[in-house]
Amino acid sequence: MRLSKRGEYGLRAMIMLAGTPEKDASLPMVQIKEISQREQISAKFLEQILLTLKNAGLLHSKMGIGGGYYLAKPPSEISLGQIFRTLDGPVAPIKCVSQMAYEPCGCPDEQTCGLRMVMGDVRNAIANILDHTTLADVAKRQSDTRKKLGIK
Amino acid sequence: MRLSKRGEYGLRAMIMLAGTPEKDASLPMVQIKEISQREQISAKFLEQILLTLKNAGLLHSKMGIGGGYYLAKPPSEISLGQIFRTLDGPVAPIKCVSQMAYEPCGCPDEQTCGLRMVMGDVRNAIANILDHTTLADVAKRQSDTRKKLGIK
DNA sequence: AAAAAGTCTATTTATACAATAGACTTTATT
DNA sequence: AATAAAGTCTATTGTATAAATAGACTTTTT
Repeated sequence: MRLSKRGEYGLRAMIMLAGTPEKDASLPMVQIKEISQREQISAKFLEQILLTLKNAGLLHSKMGIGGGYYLAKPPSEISLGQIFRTLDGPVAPIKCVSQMAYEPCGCPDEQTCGLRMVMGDVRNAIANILDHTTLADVAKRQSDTRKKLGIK
Repeated sequence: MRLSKRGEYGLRAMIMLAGTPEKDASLPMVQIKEISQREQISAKFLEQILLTLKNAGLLHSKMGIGGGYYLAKPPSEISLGQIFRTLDGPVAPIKCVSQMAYEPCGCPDEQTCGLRMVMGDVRNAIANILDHTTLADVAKRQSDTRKKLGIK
């Protein structure tokens, strides 16, 4: 049940953006280069990922000097599910239980297929977490943990 | 978060084995050929999968005429998690949250990594379902559904 | 001895993931 | 106007994994 590198890097970048405080009442803009260095990711690969996220409407960007990326919406309105699906596709382990991209699988009878029932549960469990966790939730959880540990 | 074909076929086969009633007080033995036909799976591919499951101690087999495969333990003692891990590897979406196969991922600080926290939740949600669902549970659910629908 | 089953390992093919490359566009600054 | 610093876009390559196929071998029953 692996998360791809694209998904991992994209989620990391978005989480980082959500945790970047606004400077001087301006937008919290971050460059590809900065993210790739902080997270140890190939800049070229990240570029593609952020572009995809931009085209999906989750990021905005500004070209030219002083430009960079910033969240298209407040962190509380961007769920991890949106990011995940944009980069990794459907959450469902098997197509016949996908809500966003249903396709029949090969079983003789979907209604009574035991595998389908269980995988439906798995899909729902994953989707519940990813769709109900926003970037704001993650940022808060991180800072709460830091506080609790007395770090930084 | 896809389930591989190996995983899918293996799970289907095991579920089928769990639903096969014993005939004449003998072991409920089923041949590769029969499973592959009923489930529309390449016999050669299934062969590998069942062998893997056998080597993992989940299936037993008998060679020669009248032979075939049968569950190594009662259906109530085989969880879907065991089958899944045997065929598809760790449940965790990211290595650093795997209980069975931990490996550090690249984040600067694991303790405060937001992605890791969420993926830990996802791992637990999936593992809870797969590890607490046995083949007997699946068989029961299937037959209950059939009964409710008045099928067969 | 023959037939019907599983065993084992190697090889091939297909697909998807990960990464790299390079030419192009926009914007700010000088 | 020129230059530099950013993002844009698409194509290509490399690599790993998944999926499938192949074939020679072993065991068991009749």
